[in-house]
Amino acid sequence: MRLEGKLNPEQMEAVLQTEGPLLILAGAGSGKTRVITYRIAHMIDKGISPFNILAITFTNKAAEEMRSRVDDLVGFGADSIWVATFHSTCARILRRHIDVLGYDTNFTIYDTDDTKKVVTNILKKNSIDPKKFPPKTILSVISTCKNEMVSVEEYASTAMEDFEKITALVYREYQKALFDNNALDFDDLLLLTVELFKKSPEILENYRNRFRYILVDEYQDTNTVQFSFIKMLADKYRNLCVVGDDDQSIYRFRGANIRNILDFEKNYSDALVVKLEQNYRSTENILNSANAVIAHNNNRKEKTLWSQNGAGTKVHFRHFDTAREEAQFVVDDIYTKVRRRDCMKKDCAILYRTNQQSRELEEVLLQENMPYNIVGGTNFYGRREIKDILAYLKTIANGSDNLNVERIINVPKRGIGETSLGKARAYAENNEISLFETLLHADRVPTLGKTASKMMDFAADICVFRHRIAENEFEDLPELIGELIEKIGYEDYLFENEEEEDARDRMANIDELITKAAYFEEKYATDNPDAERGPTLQEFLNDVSLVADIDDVNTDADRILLMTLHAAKGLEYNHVYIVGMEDGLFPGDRSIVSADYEDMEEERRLAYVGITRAKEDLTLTAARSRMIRGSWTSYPVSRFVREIPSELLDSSMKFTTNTIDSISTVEQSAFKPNRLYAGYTSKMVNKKPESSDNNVDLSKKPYGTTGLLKGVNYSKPKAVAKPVVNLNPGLSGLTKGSDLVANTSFKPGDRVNHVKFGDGVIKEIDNSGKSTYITIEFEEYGQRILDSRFAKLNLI
DNA sequence: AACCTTGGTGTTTTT
DNA sequence: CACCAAGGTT
Repeated sequence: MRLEGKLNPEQMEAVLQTEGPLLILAGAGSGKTRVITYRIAHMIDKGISPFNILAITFTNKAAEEMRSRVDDLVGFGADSIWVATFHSTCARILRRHIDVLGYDTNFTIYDTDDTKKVVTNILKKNSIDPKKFPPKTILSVISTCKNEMVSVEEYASTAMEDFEKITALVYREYQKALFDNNALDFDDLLLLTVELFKKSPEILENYRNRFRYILVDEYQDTNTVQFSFIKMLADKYRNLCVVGDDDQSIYRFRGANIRNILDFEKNYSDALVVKLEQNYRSTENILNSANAVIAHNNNRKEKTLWSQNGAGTKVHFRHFDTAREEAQFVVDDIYTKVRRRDCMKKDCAILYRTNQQSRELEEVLLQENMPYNIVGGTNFYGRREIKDILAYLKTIANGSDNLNVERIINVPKRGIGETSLGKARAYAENNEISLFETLLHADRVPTLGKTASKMMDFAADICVFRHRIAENEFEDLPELIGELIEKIGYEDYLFENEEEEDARDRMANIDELITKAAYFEEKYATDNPDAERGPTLQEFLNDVSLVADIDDVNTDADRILLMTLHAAKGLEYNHVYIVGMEDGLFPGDRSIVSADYEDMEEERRLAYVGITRAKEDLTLTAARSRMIRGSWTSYPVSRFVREIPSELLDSSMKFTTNTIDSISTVEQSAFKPNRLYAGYTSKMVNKKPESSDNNVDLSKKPYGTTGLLKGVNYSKPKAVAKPVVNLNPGLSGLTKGSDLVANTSFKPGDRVNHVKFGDGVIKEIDNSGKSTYITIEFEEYGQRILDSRFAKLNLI
C-alpha cells in the first residue's frame, strides 16, 4: 500500500507510529477516520495480524464504516479485526465469562425503561415516596457511581444526607435485583468486565495477548470505567493509540471524563502526541466561526484549526417570530436549493438541541411533502409492541428475568390480573425462586384457583420454544419470531384492542423487527463466513439492546436528515441548519443557571460540534417565541450566535455590538440570574403566535401518543377495603367476584342506597351473564344497571 | 379484571 | 404539552 501523497506530514507520522502509546489530537474534519484506517491498513501491511487488533468506536455505525474502509484498503483480513463499541465489546466478553462472577451467560441487558421499573418497584417495596426521591435522579446517581467504579459499600459509607442514604439503600437493592433477574444495565457491561479482569488474571491475560494493538476513537468521551478497561488491556504491550478532540467532548452528563484525554501524556509519559490541525471539511468562514465560538472556553488544549478550502459563503443567521416560521423557513430554503439543483436532500441536515424540537419541523416537512428521516426521538425499540415481543424473546432466553415475565404475563390477555400475580410474586419471593419458575408450577401456589392453570399454560408455551430452539428446530430468527407471534395470538390481540389503523401500524412495526432479524442473520453470515450455525437468540438480543439511534440511519435514501446535535457527532453535511439558537434552549437554561462553569463549556463544545458538521453552508436560526411544555416561551438569541464575529455572519438581525446589549429590552429582561428559567412565558408576553390554518394532523401518524400506550401496572396489591355491605355474608372480606354472585342477598323490591347515586329500588336481578347485574331505579339518577361485584350498596 | 378518566408532574443530551 | 400513576366505573 502506498502512503505517499495520500497523507499530510502529521497524518503520516501518526500512521507510521504503530508501536507504543500514541495520542492523536484530531481537530474536527482533520481526516481522523482516514488516519485510523490507513494506520490499521499499514499495520496489517507490516505483518501485524488483524486478529491482534482491537478498535473501539463510539457507535456501531462508525465501527461498520471503519471496517469497510480498512477492507477497501487491504482487500482481505479486515473481518478478523475486532471493531466494536465499548458496550458490545464488553457484552461479548461477558457472554463468555460472566459465570465467573456468578451471573449466568444468558443474561439480559436492561435499558433505561427497565431500570426505572426496577427502581420504582424498590421504592414501593420500601414505602419510599417517589416524589421526594425520583427514580430518575436515583438512577443517575447509581450510574455515576458505576461509571466512577464506586461500589455500594463505598457509596453507603460516605452517604450523609437523607437523599444519599436512600440512594445507598436503593443502590444495594437495585444491584441485588439485577443479579436475581440475571440482568445487567448499560453501566454493568463495563463495570463487570473490569471486575471480571480483576477477578480472573488468566482471562485478562488471554485478552491482553489477543489485543496487542488497541485503538480507541472519540477518546474524549470515555469515562473512568472505560479508561480502566482499556488500561488493563493495554498494560502488557502498551500499543495503545487513542484518537480524540477535547473540544468535542459532549458526554460529560453520562460520565465522560475529559481528564482522560487531557492527562493521557501523564499516564503514558513516553507517548507520542500528534496534532492534526488542518481541516479538510469546511470553508474558512464556517471553520473560523467554530474557532471563534470555542475560543470562549477556558479548559482546553490550545489548537488552531486552519483550512485551505476558501472563504465560502458567510454563515447565515435568521431570526423568526415563532418556531413554526423558523421551521417553515428551513424547509423552504432546502426546497429552493434542491429545486435549483444546488444539492440533494440527503446533503442537508437539520440539527437541534432537544428531540422535541423535531415535532414542529416534522409538521412542516409533512405539509410540504419533503422526504425526511428523523434520527432517534421515539425510539423504535421503545415502542410497546416491540418491547412486548422482545420481552417474550428475553424470557425465552433468560428465565430469571422477572421484569420481562411481568411485562408479558397478561399480554395478550390471559385473565391473569394483579391479585393473582401478587400471589405468585409473593410465593416466588418466599421460596427464593424466579417468577417464571413459580408460574411453571403455579398449582403449588395456594389460593390461585383457576388462574394457576392459565399461568402454567403460559410457562409451558415458553418452555416449548426453549426446547425447540435447543433442538435447532427453527430455520432462523425470523421464523422463530413469526411462530412466536402466531402462538401467542399477538395480531388478534392488537386488532381486538385497538383501532384498526393503530393495530396495522403496530403489526408493520413487528414486521420491521422481523426484517431486522433477517438482516442480522445476513450480516452475521457475512461477518462469520466460516460459522456453521446462524446467530443465537442471545446474540440477536445483544445487538438489539445495544443499537444507537444513529446506527439505523439509511444514508442512501435521498432524504433530509433531522437529529440532535449529539447524534450528529462524527457526521458531515454540505448544508447544515442548526435551529433553536436561543439562550435557554441552546445553551439550555440549566447550564445558564448552573454554578459549574463546565456545564456551559460543554454546551459550547456542542455548538462547536454542530458548526463543524457543515462543509459548505451553515444556517443558524432562532425564534422569538416557541411553545415549550405547553406555554409560549421567549428566549433571547443564543450567545453562541453572538460569539461569531459579525464579519463572518450574514444576519437579518442588527447587531450593534457583540454583547448582551444588542438584545432588545424585553428579551434582556428575561435575564434574571436568580430565576430558574431564562425565558418568560405567555403570561408575561401577551402574544399567541399564529397556528392551525396549515396544520398537519399528526394524530394520523403511526404510534400517535394518547390512548395507545399502556404501561404495565406494577403497583403493589393494596389492602382491600371493606365493602359498605358485605354482599357475601358467608365469607369475610372480599373474594373473587364470581363467588359473590350466588349468595347475593338482594332481591327485587329492596330499597338500597348507593354511595354515588343515592337511594333507589331494585327492579331486576340478572345473573345469566358472567356476573350479577342489578337494575335499580334511582330517585335522582333514574334507572341504572350495576355490576354486583363492584356496586357499593346498602340495604335501607 | 379491564377500562377510562383524572390529576399531578416534570423536563437535555444517550450507550 | 405529554407522560404516567392512581382512582373510579363497568
